[in-house]
Amino acid sequence: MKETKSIVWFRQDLRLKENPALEFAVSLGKVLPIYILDQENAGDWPPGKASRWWLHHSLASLDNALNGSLCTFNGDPFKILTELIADENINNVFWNRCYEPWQVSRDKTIKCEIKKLGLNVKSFNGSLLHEPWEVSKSDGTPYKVFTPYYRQTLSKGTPKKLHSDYLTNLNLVSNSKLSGKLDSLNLLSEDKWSKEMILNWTPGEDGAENSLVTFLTRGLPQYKRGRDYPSMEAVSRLSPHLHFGEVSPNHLWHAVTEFASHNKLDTQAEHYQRELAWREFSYSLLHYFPDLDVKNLNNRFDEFPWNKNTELIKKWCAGQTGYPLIDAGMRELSNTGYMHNRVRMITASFLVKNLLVDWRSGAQYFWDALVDADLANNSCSWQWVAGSGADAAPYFRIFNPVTQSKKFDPDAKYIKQWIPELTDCPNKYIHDPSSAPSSELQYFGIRIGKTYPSAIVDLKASREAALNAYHSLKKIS
DNA sequence: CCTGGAGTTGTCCTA
DNA sequence: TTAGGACAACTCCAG
Repeated sequence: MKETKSIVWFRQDLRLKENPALEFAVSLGKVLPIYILDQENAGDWPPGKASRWWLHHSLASLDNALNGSLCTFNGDPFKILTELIADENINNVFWNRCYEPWQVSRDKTIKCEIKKLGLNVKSFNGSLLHEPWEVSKSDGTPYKVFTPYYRQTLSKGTPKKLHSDYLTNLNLVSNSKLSGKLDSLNLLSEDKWSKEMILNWTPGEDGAENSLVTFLTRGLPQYKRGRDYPSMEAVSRLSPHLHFGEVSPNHLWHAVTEFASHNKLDTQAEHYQRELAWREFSYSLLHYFPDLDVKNLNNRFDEFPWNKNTELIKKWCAGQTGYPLIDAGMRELSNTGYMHNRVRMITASFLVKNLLVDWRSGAQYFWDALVDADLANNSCSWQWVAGSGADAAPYFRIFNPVTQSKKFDPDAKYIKQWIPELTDCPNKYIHDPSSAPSSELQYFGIRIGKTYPSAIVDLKASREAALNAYHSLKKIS
């Protein structure tokens, strides 16, 4: 019998373990592992700067795990796949599903066309606990409120466990003509930022597992309360690993459950699993509302009088708003490609509600700057903050960056980590230096407007303006 | 179809 | 000093 040769098309499943597409391919015979950088079909959402950095290193790690036999390409997947199929005598093509609308329609076409060539083509679920179309209300319409959505998924039983035992039988096609071309994707820029990024992160399957172990031992025991404090090591920092599929949500779900059961941490674990479920909820919403990335879920917001002042946006991006917690968050983001969850909410709320800037501008910047930039999560979360999204924050819920700062960064540890010019500022003034007496600050070498920016908006006045703007919205539909 | 209870993460004012 | 209610009204969802 002739040996079967399968292409495994890696996309957002950059791991060998618990990979359903790879598992199936291995069960049939030899595997040709490939990655295609597709910027032609990506429309408005090609990978941003931070994502490209992560992708490069994650691919390098995957290639290493495959003993250098990962074949990388840059271009249109259909063209590349059909050429490969012809040149390499391929019998099967397998992949794990992606869920961004442009990916869905691209993959649908490719699947159909390759089947026409007589090949066996199959896609698998390697990235979600539940397929988005498998969770809906009894009448078939999508959930728009998280808690009932979550209850429904829980009632479906624990997420299934994925397997890794097939890896002992992994039999790779080696093709030195096609492999070793990672650098030609040009994902990396040779700058100071790139070099410093590697100090913060270890992209790849092993790095993901290490992050998980760190989280279980140090973060999970204090997760419920600690996750609100940006200077604590309580959050998982697994989001980029999850986005690129270096670990599956199933693995995280079970690892957390198991660890919790041995350590009496069930409540903590439940709270983390709720966050995994929010990710699922976002994917579900993007599935049912594919233009969620650009269109308000609540169309009443279509008439919102957004502020078009680009100077304000620039200052927000640069971490120069004069509100230390906001600036610390934005600088953490630009330096590390990451921002603590609570600070994301506060910086986003500030942009949308104090500066009255369209949430889409914020989403665009986050997309470029975040290593975990994820279309479903990013779009849903920004709409949630803006008030236009599903189960959204009520419009009168406007974060006060100074109050939040005092509450969640009381000793200003996080602020001082990212804003060196305030290192010597006394705690009493550091949460809102613009309102401190300048003579006092001068004593500590701080001159507002010179060494640190003065506040770009008045909180009280901008809050009032936001409330008025929201009040002006009429009900449409 | 009707109905009642609920809805991730706040802030501010008042007594 | 602190706790509780107002903020505004909606839509969602399960029974």
